[in-house]
Amino acid sequence: MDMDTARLITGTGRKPKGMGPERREEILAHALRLFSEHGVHTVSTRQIAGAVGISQPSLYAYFPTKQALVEEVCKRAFGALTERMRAVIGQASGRDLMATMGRAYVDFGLSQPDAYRVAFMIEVARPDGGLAQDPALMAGIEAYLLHREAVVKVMGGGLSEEAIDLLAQSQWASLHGLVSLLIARPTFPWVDRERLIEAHIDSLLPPPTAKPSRVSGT
Amino acid sequence: MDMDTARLITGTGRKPKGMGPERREEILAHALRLFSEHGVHTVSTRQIAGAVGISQPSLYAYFPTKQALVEEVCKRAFGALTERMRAVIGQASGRDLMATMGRAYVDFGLSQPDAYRVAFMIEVARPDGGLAQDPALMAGIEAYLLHREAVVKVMGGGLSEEAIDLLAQSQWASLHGLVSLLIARPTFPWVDRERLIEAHIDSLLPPPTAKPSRVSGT
Amino acid sequence: MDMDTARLITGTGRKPKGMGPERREEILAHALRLFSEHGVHTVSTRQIAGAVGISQPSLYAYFPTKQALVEEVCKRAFGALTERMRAVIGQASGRDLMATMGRAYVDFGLSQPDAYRVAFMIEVARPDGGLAQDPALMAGIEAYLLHREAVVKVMGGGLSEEAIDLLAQSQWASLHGLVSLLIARPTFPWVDRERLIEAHIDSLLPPPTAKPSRVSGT
Amino acid sequence: MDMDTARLITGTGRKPKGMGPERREEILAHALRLFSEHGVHTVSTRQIAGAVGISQPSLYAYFPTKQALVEEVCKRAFGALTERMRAVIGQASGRDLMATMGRAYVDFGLSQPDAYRVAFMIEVARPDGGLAQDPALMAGIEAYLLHREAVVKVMGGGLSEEAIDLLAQSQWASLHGLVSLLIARPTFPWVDRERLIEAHIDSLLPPPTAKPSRVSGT
DNA sequence: TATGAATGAGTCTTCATTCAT
DNA sequence: GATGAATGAAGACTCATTCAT
Repeated sequence: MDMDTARLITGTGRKPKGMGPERREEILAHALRLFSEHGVHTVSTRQIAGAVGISQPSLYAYFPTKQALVEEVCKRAFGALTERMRAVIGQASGRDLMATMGRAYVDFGLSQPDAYRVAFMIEVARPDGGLAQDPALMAGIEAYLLHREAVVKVMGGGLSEEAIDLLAQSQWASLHGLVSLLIARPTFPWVDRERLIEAHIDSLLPPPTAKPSRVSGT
Repeated sequence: MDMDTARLITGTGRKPKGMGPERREEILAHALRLFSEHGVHTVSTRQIAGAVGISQPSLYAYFPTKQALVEEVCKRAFGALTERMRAVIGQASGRDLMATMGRAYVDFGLSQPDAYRVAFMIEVARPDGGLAQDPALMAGIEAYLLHREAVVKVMGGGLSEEAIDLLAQSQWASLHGLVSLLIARPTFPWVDRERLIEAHIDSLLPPPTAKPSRVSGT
Repeated sequence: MDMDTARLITGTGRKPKGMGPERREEILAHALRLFSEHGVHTVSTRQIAGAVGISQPSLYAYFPTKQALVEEVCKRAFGALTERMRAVIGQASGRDLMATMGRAYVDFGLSQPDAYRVAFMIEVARPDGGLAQDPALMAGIEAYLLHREAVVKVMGGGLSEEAIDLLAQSQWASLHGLVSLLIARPTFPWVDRERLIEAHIDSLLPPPTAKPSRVSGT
Repeated sequence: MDMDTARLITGTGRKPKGMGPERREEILAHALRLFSEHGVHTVSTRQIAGAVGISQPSLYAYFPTKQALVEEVCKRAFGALTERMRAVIGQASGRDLMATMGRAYVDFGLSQPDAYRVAFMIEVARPDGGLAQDPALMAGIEAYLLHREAVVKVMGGGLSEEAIDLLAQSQWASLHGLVSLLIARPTFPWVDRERLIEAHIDSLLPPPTAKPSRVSGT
């Protein structure tokens, strides 16, 4: 009795829906959700397979390893953030651009905590026992460069390359701090979230140097 | 070969060294290091015991549970931070106090990345599969309150309770963002670390220029 | 030597034999035997798996927990007893019914000492450190009710509900005492087992001599 | 620094009370209680030591092994039963003696369920993997012989040796059944316990052959 | 004598992964 | 391409026991 015959007899029903690439996407989506809900370490391949509705070994048709799946999820998450940033970078200019970018960043993190958590806050595998060369942030340099670009647009040409990086990194860190804490410690007695975000974004740029009204200074 | 013979040969003897409280401290130190290097989930009690040089069950003479060990490590880490902050809060005033506090915070995080990581960045147990109610940040409220106190001292009495919290939380988030990113992604192409920190701390408070209040500025 | 090579040499292959439900039954059978031979507490899942010829984790494909396995074994044991009793309750009447039932009970216990031991004599889990609320006897109430039914048939309608229970419980206890002692202490210098059983069952009902009241009989 | 000096300095307080034999008794008493409350397998030497107020290793000064402790506890329990039976065997004669003995047996079991459980119902160690040559029941033959003696007294000389054993063993089994079930399954919907015991004991002997009422016969 | 400290062997259970079909 | 079944390795934790003091 050959394999196909056996299958016909036993009637082991396959899951006909969305094989191939769609199935892969489905897996990634469920994994993203589960990872950020319960943490990468807590979620087992069995759970992922169960959520997708396939068998555990079937995962291995799409990803050679759990680690590979995790990394792909991270890359996707970063991709989503980059996309969001790219979408807004042309929508404003001057100080407004900074506010817009900051808002986009925060909104992304809070509206997709799953993705953000996976991208920035997750303990990734550390193969050799040291700190990891985390593929996620490495891929995230692209997102950083977008942010840096926005800084250039906002600050005009008067800054050195290093000054630009300095500002961009400081701002990035500031934004990340807010988003990560809001996500990670939702039970902390935060002030009104909306006001906090607004104030935080406002503080990203120093107030316009010249007193714009009334008495002018330099 | 009976057991005694085997013991003589392999030399599996008791380890009389450092009993009692010192042993406990030793365990905590190794656990702190391992947790921050590899993550709480990845480090097993076996590994901790191995690092300390004792057997796995011996851990349980000092901590009833891995979770208890983790929590103690967290408490210590937070305690160290609070101590550091308390130490500096009286050493400066005005804007300098803010810089001093910020510097203390960042220094703590960078000089004790293990502790910081454990205290702020670690995935703690999630009881119901939801977000964790972790003892760490809850205990960390004490540290926050110290920071808030500093804000009050710096800003004087002109701010409402809410405004104080707003500023304090935004600053805290900003500091956390910098420290956590520097710790978590050391391989990112950061600008000069010292300048970045300085600039970041400087940006915590708006520049002292003109008092914008009362007299309106746009 | 890599893993594959090692596997070829040691021959650690899969064990395709008897999958699915048969495997489950096989596990139950071995567990029943081992539990009754050595006691539930003494038998480890490793031992059960070893007896069945599968790996320890494979057990968990069939039973989520050792406790679940124990409970299934108990349920089966009780089910077998109930079945046996139900089979004979219609086969006799009058005093004969009592003897038949008693005989069925004793035969069950002695011919399936494993099951009987598991059902009646085993220390089950004690949730609060107190006496156990074990699922076994609770499920065994069904068997008791069958016995009670037989008592009703035998004694006719002249007894109050309470008198019926009184008699049924006393008889049940008596039967249990014999079976459990014969099983538990086989090395005791018992008299001829067959005669003992017969006499014991005979003693369950008072001799039919004269009906002490009303109409005198033989 | 010698040992005694060290002890004086560290002040490791010994427990001065009842050393030697009293201490041994204390251990046995606590063990009996714990074993019957939680089961032999569930109670650890640590728990016993803790209950007694001594250190775990100190147990090994009195009993070479947990098993030895268990066996001693069993022997004591049987001793207590034998004592009780011996105490009542001279207090009655004829049918009353049987009732008195039965009552003593049941009372012993119910008033000292700890001892009874340990003596009769406990899973003892089965060293070779088979059914145990349980030291408890073996020691309990003495108690059986007392019961047998009572049967002789009650039934007069008209019975063969074998008939005596037959009756004695059947009765013993009957009593054991009641006691063990009452102890083991206290939550079963038993009828009034007192009536049940009385009826059960009454049924141990066949009713006096002659109709006792009204017309006397001998 | 008694103990604090320690331990090897064992408990149940879960995991990522692989095999044969 | 998919799966049911299985597994080695590891997880946290407990136990009876022993050693040096």
